[in-house]
Amino acid sequence: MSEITSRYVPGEVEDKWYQHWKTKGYFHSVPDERESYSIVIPPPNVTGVLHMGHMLNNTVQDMLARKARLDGKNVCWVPGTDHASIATEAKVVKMLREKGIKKSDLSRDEFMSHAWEWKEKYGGIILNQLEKLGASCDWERTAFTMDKVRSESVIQAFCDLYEKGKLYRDYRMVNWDPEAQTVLSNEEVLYKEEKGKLYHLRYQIEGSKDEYITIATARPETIMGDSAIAVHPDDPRYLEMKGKKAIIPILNRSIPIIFDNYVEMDFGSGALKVTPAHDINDYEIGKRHSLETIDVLNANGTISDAGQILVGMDRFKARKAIIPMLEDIGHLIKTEDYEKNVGRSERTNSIVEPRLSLQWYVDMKSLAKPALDAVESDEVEFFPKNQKNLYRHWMENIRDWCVSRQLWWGHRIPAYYYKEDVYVDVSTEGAFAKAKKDHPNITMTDLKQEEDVLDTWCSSWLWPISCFHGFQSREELDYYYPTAVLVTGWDIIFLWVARMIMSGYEWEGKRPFKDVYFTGMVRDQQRRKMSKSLGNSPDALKLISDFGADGVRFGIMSSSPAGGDLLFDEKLCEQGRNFSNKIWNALRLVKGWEMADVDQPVENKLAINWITQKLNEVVQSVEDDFNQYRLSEATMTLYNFIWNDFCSWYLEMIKPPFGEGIDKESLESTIQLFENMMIILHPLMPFLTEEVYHLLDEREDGDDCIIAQYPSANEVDKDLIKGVAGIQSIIGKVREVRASKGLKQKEKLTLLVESKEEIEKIYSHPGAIQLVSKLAYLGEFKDTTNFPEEGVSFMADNRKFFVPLELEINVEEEIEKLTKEIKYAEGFLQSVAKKLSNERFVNNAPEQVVANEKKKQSDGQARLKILKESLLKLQA
RNA sequence: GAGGCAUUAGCUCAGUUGGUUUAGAGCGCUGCCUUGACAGGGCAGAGGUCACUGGUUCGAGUCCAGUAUGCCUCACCA
Repeated sequence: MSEITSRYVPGEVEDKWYQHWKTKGYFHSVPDERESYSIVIPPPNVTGVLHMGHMLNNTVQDMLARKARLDGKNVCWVPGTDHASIATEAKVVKMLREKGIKKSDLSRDEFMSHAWEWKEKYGGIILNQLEKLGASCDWERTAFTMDKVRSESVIQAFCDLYEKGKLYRDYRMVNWDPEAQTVLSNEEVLYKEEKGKLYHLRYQIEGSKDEYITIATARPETIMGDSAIAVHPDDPRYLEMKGKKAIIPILNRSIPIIFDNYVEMDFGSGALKVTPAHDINDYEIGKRHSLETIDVLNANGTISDAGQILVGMDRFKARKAIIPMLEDIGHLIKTEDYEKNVGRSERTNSIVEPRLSLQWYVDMKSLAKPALDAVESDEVEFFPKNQKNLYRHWMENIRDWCVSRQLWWGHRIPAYYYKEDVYVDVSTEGAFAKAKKDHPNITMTDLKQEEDVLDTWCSSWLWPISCFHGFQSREELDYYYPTAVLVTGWDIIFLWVARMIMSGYEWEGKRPFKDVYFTGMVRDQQRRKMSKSLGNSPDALKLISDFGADGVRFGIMSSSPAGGDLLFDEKLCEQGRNFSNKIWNALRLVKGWEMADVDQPVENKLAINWITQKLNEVVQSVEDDFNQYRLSEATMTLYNFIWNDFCSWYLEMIKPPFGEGIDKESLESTIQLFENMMIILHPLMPFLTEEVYHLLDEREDGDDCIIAQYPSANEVDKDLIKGVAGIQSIIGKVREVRASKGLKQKEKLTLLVESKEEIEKIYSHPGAIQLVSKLAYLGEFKDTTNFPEEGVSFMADNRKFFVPLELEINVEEEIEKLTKEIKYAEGFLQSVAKKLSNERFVNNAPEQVVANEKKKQSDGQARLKILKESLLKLQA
């Protein structure tokens, strides 16, 4: 035993086994005759580093993958990263700026080579970090959304959609990120209430001396873009304004006063300045009234030449600057505080600007139907179920997807323009050939390829197909597709779960995965989302080095039901570490036993039978939990079984007396059990279990826990389990007597039971008496009709027991205890009697239920009788 | 504004088609325990009228309606 340390030290163990698994190729999959179990990783950002959310997400995937592997399936977990257009481009631009290089000074190709350089250097750190967590990904298949296979897929998909008429180009109001200088989809804009101001400005009525109309605006810097003032047609205040015009202050340009139902009379002044180029609603009004659209902002958020004043100034500086100007000429009436819902770019956090521009769109309505049906019918099953509501709501109100992004880092849209014509093709040559048909005289240089790239999600939504080269060949796809499960956060249900399902039906006519497991958000103790800015996110790698990967995995899984938030606390990891240590020490104990040439004690036989049944029970329940993705329950089931049943009960049951050896059969059974226990725990705690598995026994090359055979769920002998539960309750009661009377373990007690018949009930499991005697530290255990005067009685398993004691008994205390128990028993009986005295219950309830109530009654009565007798005796 | 989800022990959560001894777990808490696998431990204990009000039912933590509180999604008013 001396060679095994008293504490489990995870560090070396983890590196050692991870390397071993990799070397042995256990993570690598090739199609064969076995059933496939494939998972594609939700690709993390190349710019990312491992955080709590990844740890949760990937621990779940690894647990599922390892379980499936143990079940004998051909597991293929494909890792990878996505290129994250906006985030990465922003990082690269920043890096270049620090080196004194401006993006605008670079050609597209030059920029791309810098970006690739950056990606090679920093991208993929996160994948290495996943190894520390124990992720059993098939690293030979590592994919990247911009590698050759994935790029081809994206381009092909684009062309295919175009051919099918599901793609179009349109001039629309979009969400513009002035910092990244690109369009954002609705899903990439985050809204939050922010403090702002509402400015009341007066516009003079044209042709009048001192007649004004006052509007309220949050964006005075856009007055240069005004093309009308709108009021509600029923607003009595403004009826006489019909046909009149107002003059924009400072600019002195006149604009019409129009009437539109959109305006709310009781907001602000009831008059709205209409700036069609800078507000989605104003744009709609502008269309209805054929107003001029004056774009007063540049792409970078500064005032454009069209603004005439403050040209070149940033939009927020301009807002500050224009206020005194308006004030000076007396046109600022008042300023009020105002809570405004402000949209910010998810990536750059800059305030999103509504902007009119020409973009590419996917017609989502044509794609949505099969994807909605699939989830409604559970062909794609959601865990937890309630996410279906969210999904349905979005799908039924779906909007077209703007897929173009004004960036360079990404897949350049394969659209080529010649004058007014558009040619879409996977290759420049193909597009040229198409163009040539219409315009026989054009040359290659006349054809201009679209400058924009595709939204990153255009890659992600193809992931389950593209990871298996589905756009290139069927070979692997037919084997691995559909994948088994997608594990992801509910926050990106629209960004990619929905779209993956759409693409699955669009190109494969089949679901991309059978199940979707939604993880919750990782939050801190105050339920705040973990974020960099709050600084409440623990360092993932430090956690692993502090508690071991297994400890962290345990901590994450033990408190994380599907869809439920994980309120993270280091204590959870500590619990995991302690659990590792507990198992470790159980190993030390078992390995410390010397085999002795003795017969197997009868209680050992009972103990082994019992723990075997308990294991059966656990295997069944864990199986069930996995099927329903109740992973945190599986975690707790394993924890309780190993800690309580195995360590606290079983090992104590069969532990040989100090200094003595153990019989061969018991030792071998125990090792066998221990081994099975490690296998079922392996998906949760892979490193520790592999280490223990190898320390338990000499293993041949290739006999590893990771690929061992998962124990089958045998039938459970419930009677035996119930019998031993009875034994345990007797032991518990004796311990309670000891604890309450301050008796030490060394003092052997005598335990009496009233009748022979009853003791025989206990005997009905051979070894029962011995077990009680051993674990309750009894000197004697016998039946008698004659209880001595001095001692304590208790009820266990509906029988009366008595521990004779020489010491002074606090009679009052005992009476109080008994009275309490009697009161409970009476209350219990009353509730049962109430049911049984109800005719309708007896007549209507199933026989089984009534019979059970009757048994409850007779048991309760028997118990009450004994308790009352004991009380009488004490009071005598 | 539209819709959804939740409310069970101090905290975080189970409680599967209504019935299995008047509710379970983990953590935390309290008491006792130092030579023996483990103090990163052992044994025992306390702690809940299942948010509230009605209803359906022989029977409700579980089903229905309403109320309150909290959370979320979508859409949004300058």
